[in-house]
Formats: sequence, structure tokens, C-alpha cells
Amino acid sequence: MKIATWNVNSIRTRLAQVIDWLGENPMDVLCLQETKVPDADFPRSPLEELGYHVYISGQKSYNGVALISRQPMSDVSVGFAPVLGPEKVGEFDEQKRLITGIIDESRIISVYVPNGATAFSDQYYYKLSWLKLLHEYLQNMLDKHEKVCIGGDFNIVPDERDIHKKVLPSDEITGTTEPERQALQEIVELGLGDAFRKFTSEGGHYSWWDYRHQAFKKKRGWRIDHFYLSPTLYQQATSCTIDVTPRKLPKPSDHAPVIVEF
DNA sequence: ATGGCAGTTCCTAACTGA
Repeated sequence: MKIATWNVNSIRTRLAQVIDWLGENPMDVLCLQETKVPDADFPRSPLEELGYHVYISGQKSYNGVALISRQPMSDVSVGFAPVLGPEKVGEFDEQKRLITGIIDESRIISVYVPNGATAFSDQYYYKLSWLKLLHEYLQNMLDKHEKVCIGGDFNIVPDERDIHKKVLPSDEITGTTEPERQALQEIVELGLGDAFRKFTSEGGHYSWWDYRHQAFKKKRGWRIDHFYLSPTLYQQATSCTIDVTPRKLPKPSDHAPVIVEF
């Protein structure tokens, strides 16, 4: 089974690139983030005409996630509330950042973790709180012995190999701070494995490059788009790669797709 | 170092992004 994750930075702007990419790289499931469109306006028919099933959770301007699946998915749900209950989740489902469904007995999750703006800002603490809910959400699924594959834009650089420059804790760069890495580590310690790191241990592999300063050309990127797999799927994984080809196109997303196979 | 982004919106200027 081949699953990809891609933060497309607006599905309407990137639709032709997504269709072309799927033509070259057929996937069982494509997890999308930053679709930036309300559900009623999502361009579902062009994808359905390619033979995919489309599951979406979007909003105007910001955020938005989707699952594009070759086979129909079962038990599709959006946000934390269907798993954690509305009382615990409160306002945290207002931003559309999470969608899940089951295919071939595996639970696939497309996630868009909050950016966090400036380190230690209100948005930064929102990100940490959101990650705590994600931890509980995944724990719930793993407790039910589900096979879990979560892919998406985590907006966290796991370690020093995953960013082009030397970063000191005192730099306080959002995405690299200790509390964020700790929050991600606690998620990993639920029993999930970073699929990319099963196959590649050296640094210098990135999934996001700033649009400014010719960052892509200068190879100044961050690896912030990840797949985490529960033990059985991690064991069964045969590859995990980043496809930088779409990042070279005119008007690209600032993120490249990541592909896992198991 | 002159300036070196992109997407969205009831603010074509202000915001978010990471």
C-alpha cells in the first residue's frame, strides 16, 4: 500500500499539479493539508474522475485537510471530538486540521499541526495544547489495537539532522524548540515510528523550503512533513521517500510530498 | 545589499505561514 502526504498550500491553486503528480505517482491514499477551501467549494470532481474517493474537512482561507483514496474508506471522521468527545475538545475542532478513515484494516490520518507563529506566543501555546490532544487521540486508537498510519505537516523539526542550519535552543525558532520536540517525542513514545528514519539516518533531507531567499535552490530546508506508523505497519514498511520534483515546478507549494509504502 | 514570497479575503493591506 502506497500512502503520500502533501501540504499543497491551497488545493485550488495546486489542483493541476496534484492531478499530474497522481498520474505519475498513483497512490492508494493521498493525505492533503492546507487545502484552504470550504467543503462546498472543494474541487472534488476532477479527483473523482481519476477514480479517487474524496474525504474533506476544510474552512475558508486557512488550514483544511483531505484524504484522497483509491478505494472507499470506512469510519471516516473529522477533528478530535468523534474520538475524545466534545467536552474535552472544546474549541480545538474549530480549525480544520484532522481527518481519518480506515482502509484495508489500517487507520489513515491526515494531520495539519498548528504552525505556532513566534516561539512562546499565544499561537505557540495553542500548538502545544493541540499536540496534547493529538497525543490523547492517538492513544485512544492504539489502545483499541488499531493499525495507525498518521501523515502530515507536523510543523516540528525532530532533530538537528532535519534542518539546514545549526540551531541553538536560545535561537527560539518555532518548530525547533524543546517543548515542541518533547510533545512530538511523547507522541512517538506511544509506540509509533518515524517511517523516514527507518530507511535514512543521515541529515540533509527536507520536505519544506521557504519561498523566500531561493531557499530551495540553496538547499535550505526543514523536514517537517512526517509519517508515523504503529509497530506492525512500521515493521511492514518497505520505503519512505520525499519527492522534491514538484517543488521545482513554477508556482509550487512550499512543501514536497512524502511517500510511504508498506 | 538594491532586494531577494505566496496564498487568502467583505480590510488590494493585513493576516498567516514555519
